[in-house]
This record gives sequence, structure tokens and C-alpha cells, in this order.
Amino acid sequence: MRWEELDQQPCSVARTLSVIGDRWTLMVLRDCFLGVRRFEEFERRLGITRHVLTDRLKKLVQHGVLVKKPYQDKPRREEYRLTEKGLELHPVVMAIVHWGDKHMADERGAPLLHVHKGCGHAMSPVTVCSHCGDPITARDISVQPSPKWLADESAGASATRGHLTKRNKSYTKPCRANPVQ
Amino acid sequence: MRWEELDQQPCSVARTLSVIGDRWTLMVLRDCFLGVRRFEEFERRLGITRHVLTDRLKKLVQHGVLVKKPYQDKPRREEYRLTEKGLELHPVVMAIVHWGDKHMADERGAPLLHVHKGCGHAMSPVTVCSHCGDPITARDISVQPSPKWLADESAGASATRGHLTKRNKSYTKPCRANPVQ
DNA sequence: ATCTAATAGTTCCAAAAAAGAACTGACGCT
DNA sequence: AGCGTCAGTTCTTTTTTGGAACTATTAGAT
Repeated sequence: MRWEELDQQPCSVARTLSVIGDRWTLMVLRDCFLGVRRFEEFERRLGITRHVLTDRLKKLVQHGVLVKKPYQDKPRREEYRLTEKGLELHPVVMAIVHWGDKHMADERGAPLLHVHKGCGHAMSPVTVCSHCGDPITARDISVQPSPKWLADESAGASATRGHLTKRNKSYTKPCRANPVQ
Repeated sequence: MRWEELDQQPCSVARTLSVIGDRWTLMVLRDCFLGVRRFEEFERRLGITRHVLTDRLKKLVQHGVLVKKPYQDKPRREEYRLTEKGLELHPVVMAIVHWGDKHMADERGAPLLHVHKGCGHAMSPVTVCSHCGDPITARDISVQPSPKWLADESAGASATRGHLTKRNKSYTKPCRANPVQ
């Protein structure tokens, strides 16, 4: 399957990755969350090639994750800022940082501290259940197809067909399988 | 900069992405969390080429995210399972799913529901502060270099040098900049 | 008036990675 | 003997990156 077909899939992971699931895109977003806004600063900090940076910024703008706004005229210069939609990727970035702090740090530990302005303490992100507020791990969650999708499926939905190869016939249903462990 | 140099950087995002920041790797992990364990099932579900799948599984095993264990002899067959380290990527995957459910879903909404076994309700992941337990957004967090890293830096640490190009001189310090917004 | 610097790109070529399909090898079943 | 399963490997073509140089617009210095 080609990468551009990913967003066709009935899976929120696949669809999200069609926007941010790229080698460089998440590094660009990391810098956005650290306040970087300008082309050359992204380039300097990341060591990304200008060609690829141009492409990734353009895609993020197309998807509404960043907006390009002028910060001066004569000569016209533009910078890139996170939109609300972009800011909502913060949990993704925080989860990635936290895993890296725990599993990829050297003897010096985490390079950066995250301070919660509300309570004033260095914090790490904890994922909790939106219903009961308890912390969750992979083993606490079971997955089931949404009723709406099941209804559509039994009604013979075919909207998501058409991109299937001979080998691959499983994409008309939401991606599911047996639970973890 | 080349991609393989990413894990050299003093940034937990970069280091984590050196393991999972690949087009296909996160899709493989999604399937792992859905209970997929076998080579051909990954291939069938993802439409990934066998060559790339072999490579990604090997890398995930090298990084200790998956383990390969035999499930039969004669002929020997092996399957891939998440380790504890791998299971701890769950918050990353959940954050990605949640963003996709909110921003990339079509009129049918989220394809899958996540049920918290503890309380029995469909849930979405909420990121809270490990210290005070309040939900956080990007604007609630400020970032600062860790004291340990600052100490090392002023002591003239040079362990992370050596991969820098002429253009790119900023990697001896933890990646930081101005706060968001 | 010319030279240099800054910013945000574009263009070009070579190298690396991915897509797509066929092939391998160990075995089990009929 | 022939077919099927599984977990890969090999091969060729296409796409994407890396790396470096070039462009356009303006400000300020010589």
C-alpha cells in the first residue's frame, strides 16, 4: 500500500499518521511546541534539508495543523504557528517525550523538564480514563468496533472500498483483532 | 542530518522517533496493540511490503519493543509480542487515536471504541499532571532544561558533539526555545 | 553604485528507501 | 508428487532524501 492511501483507512491511527507519521514531521512539531516559527530556525535546529522542510511545512498547513502568517512586509516574511488543531497534538508529543525520558535517556536523565504552570511542579504526563479518571495502561483497555460502524457495515457500506489490492481485503471493516495479551 | 543520527540528540522526542518515528513502525505497533503477532497477519492487514515489514520488526526487536518467540517447532515459527517497554508505548498510540477520532473522522465518527475494563465505560485518553492530577494542554506547560544537563554543560560536556555539520551547531544543548504562544 | 547579509524558498543530481512481484526452504496434508 | 502455510529473501523499478548550489527581495554598509 502506498502511504497516500493511509488516510482512506477506517482507522484513526492510520489517518493521524497520514498527517504526522513522517520521519521529519514530528520533529518539526516538537520544535513548534518549543516556540520555533521560522523556516531557517527549523532548518538550523533540525538539520533537515530545505526541500523536505518546505514540503512538510506545506503539508502541515494544508492539514490545518500550522498556519502561515506574515510577520513583516518588505520583504514579505512568513512564519508558521500551531493552530488549535495543532496544539491538540500536545498529548502525542508529551507521550513520546515521556517514553523517551524513561527508555532512551542516558545517565544524565531527561534533557528537559516540563513544569505545570498550574501547580508549579515538574511533571510527567499521565494518561487517565475520561470517564472515571483512573490511570490506564494497555492492559486496562479493550477495543470494540463502534456501533455506528457496525450498522453501516451490515447495511453494506462500500465507501471505503476501491483502494484494495488482491492481497489485502481487510480494510472495509474497522481495524480490530484480539485484545492485547 | 541523517535519520540514524537522531538518537544521538539530547532530545527525548528525537530518541523516541529513532525507534518508532517511521512511516510503518507505528502502524505495526497499532496492530500489536490489537493483538496481531504473526508476520503474515501484519502483512495482510497493513498492505506493507514483506521487505519493509521484516526490517521494521527486526528493528523493534533490537530496541526491545517486541520480542520474537517461537510458538511451534517443525517447522519453527516465531511470533512477535510487545514487551513491557513496548506496552508503555500505549499512551502514544492512544493519543494518536484520540486526535484522529477528533480531527480525521468522517461522518461515522471513530471506528473503534476503547472500553476501560476498570469502570466499564467507553473512554478517551486524558493527559493529566503527574503531580496535581489536573488535565493539561500545551499552554499549561513550560519547558526548562534539566539542572543535571545544565551542570554537565557548564562543565564542558562534549559527549554529544561530533555529528554536527557546519550549518548545525545547536545540538550540544538540550533542545529548547521560547515557550508556546 | 556595489557589496554583503538575512530570509524563505527552488533547482539539480546522486544516494537511499520503498513498492511490487517472484522466489526459497522447511514442513504438513492428501 | 503436488499443494498449502509461514517467514522470510531476492530482484527490479519508482519514489523520496540528502546535499549543495542558486534565486528573489530588501536593508544596511563601503
